[in-house]
Amino acid sequence: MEISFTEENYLKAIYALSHFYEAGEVTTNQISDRLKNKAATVTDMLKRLAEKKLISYKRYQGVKLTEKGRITAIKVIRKHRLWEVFLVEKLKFSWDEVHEIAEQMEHIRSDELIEKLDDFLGKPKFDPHGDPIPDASGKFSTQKSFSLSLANRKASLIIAGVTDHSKSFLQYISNSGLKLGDNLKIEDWNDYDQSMKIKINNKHILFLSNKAASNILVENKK
Amino acid sequence: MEISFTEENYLKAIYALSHFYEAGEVTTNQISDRLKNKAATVTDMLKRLAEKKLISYKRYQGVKLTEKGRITAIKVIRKHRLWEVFLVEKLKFSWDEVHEIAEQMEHIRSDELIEKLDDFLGKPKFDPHGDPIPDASGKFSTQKSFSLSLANRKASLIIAGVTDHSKSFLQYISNSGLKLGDNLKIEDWNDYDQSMKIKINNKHILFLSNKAASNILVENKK
DNA sequence: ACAAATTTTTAGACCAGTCTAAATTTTTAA
DNA sequence: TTAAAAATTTAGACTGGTCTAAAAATTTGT
Ligand SMILES: [Mn+2]
Ligand SMILES: [Mn+2]
Ligand SMILES: [Mn+2]
Ligand SMILES: [Mn+2]
Repeated sequence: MEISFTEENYLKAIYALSHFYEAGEVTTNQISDRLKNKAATVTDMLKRLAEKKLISYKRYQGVKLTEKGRITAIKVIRKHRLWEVFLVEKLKFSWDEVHEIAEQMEHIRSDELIEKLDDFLGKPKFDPHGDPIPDASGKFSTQKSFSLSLANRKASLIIAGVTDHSKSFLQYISNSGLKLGDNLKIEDWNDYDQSMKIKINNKHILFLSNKAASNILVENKK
Repeated sequence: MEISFTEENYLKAIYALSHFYEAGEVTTNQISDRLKNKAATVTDMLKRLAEKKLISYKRYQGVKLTEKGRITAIKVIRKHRLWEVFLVEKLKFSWDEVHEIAEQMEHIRSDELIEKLDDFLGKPKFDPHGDPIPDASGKFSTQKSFSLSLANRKASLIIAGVTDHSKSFLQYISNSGLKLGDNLKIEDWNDYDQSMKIKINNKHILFLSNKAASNILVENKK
């Protein structure tokens, strides 16, 4: 039973939404917002996905991925993130340019391709944005990262990823001289607006708003 | 104006057919045979392509690519062949496994991607089957190769490509120990069935039917 | 030259994926 | 507890791409 590009995109959206809002069930409007389709269109597609046993769906009650749907979604995510690594590591794209291209490449169908790509890239565990890449069996390496905005004052940290993938945020981060793996020390903290002053790699000083900090993932320096 | 995957496949088919049959005009049935669609389906599509000024089309008279159509077709071919090089050179696929995957990858839309890929691969001039790769401006490097079946007796040649891309032919060639760039000397020639005995790299001896030889491209050793 | 064969187009249908407008169900909150 | 608001589904329509069956145009062979 063939799964179309469009269906793959719905499964990926449902997967992401079901993790974003901790609750298990994802609503029609959430999907409609995310994919920028009308709610009526989403309802149609949900019926088709349920027909194919990729989701469980009861009228007006929201949806959940079945095991089959989950596996399919994770495979698409694996492909997306591996292609992003390829684009950045091998083709020298910057991290703000790769998402749109990976949106296309994630739909290429060939199990052999994706395993050979994984080998070629050295079986990376994280993509250029710090997102974990599921292995061939669908397992994610557990991230022990958390938001910089929740870190202890004066903490010494390592930049592990970002949660906002927009071009403007990614460019702002690069232009500020920040990249994954950098050391980061919180030097000062403003109680009024939760902005902070950080020191990067013991060299540069940078001021971050709470909004920016909330989209930076860090882990404790071990 | 967006050109769909399907439209790209039609343009590529028309391009190939117009070169295969020297005549300029390509017929509905030729396209229908090649793409394994019904003639009625092809007629529909021809109207759409004509609407978009990608082909010129007069009822019952066959079709020709416009300049715009030609450029589009060549770009798809460029992408197809570059991805084939990637799959063989970087991911270590064998030359009989890459065509189907490249059929999918050729439709990825990103000019920057294709130019970065070209750089990454070292701007190759030929794909794994010896087919020339058009450059970014659409120019093919001229091949001075010809069919082994038309070579002079006792000639000393270099294997430059193949014209049959089927898995079975490609595997037969590899299994026989032949690959692009190998030296080849015609040792013996059978007038009855045009079969030949060749020596490869001054080492192995191989018998080739006329059918096999006709699908091997060679160039003169310089 | 013209009837038969072949090629091509037209007509009408279907599916996937989308939309708008209207109907229905669920949720909210007075 | 019930009316209003919000969310969701249904109904009906459209496009791109495909098909089969039938009609029309072209080509072929005697
Ligand atoms: Mn996608
Ligand atoms: Mn990513
Ligand atoms: Mn194609
Ligand atoms: Mn090729």
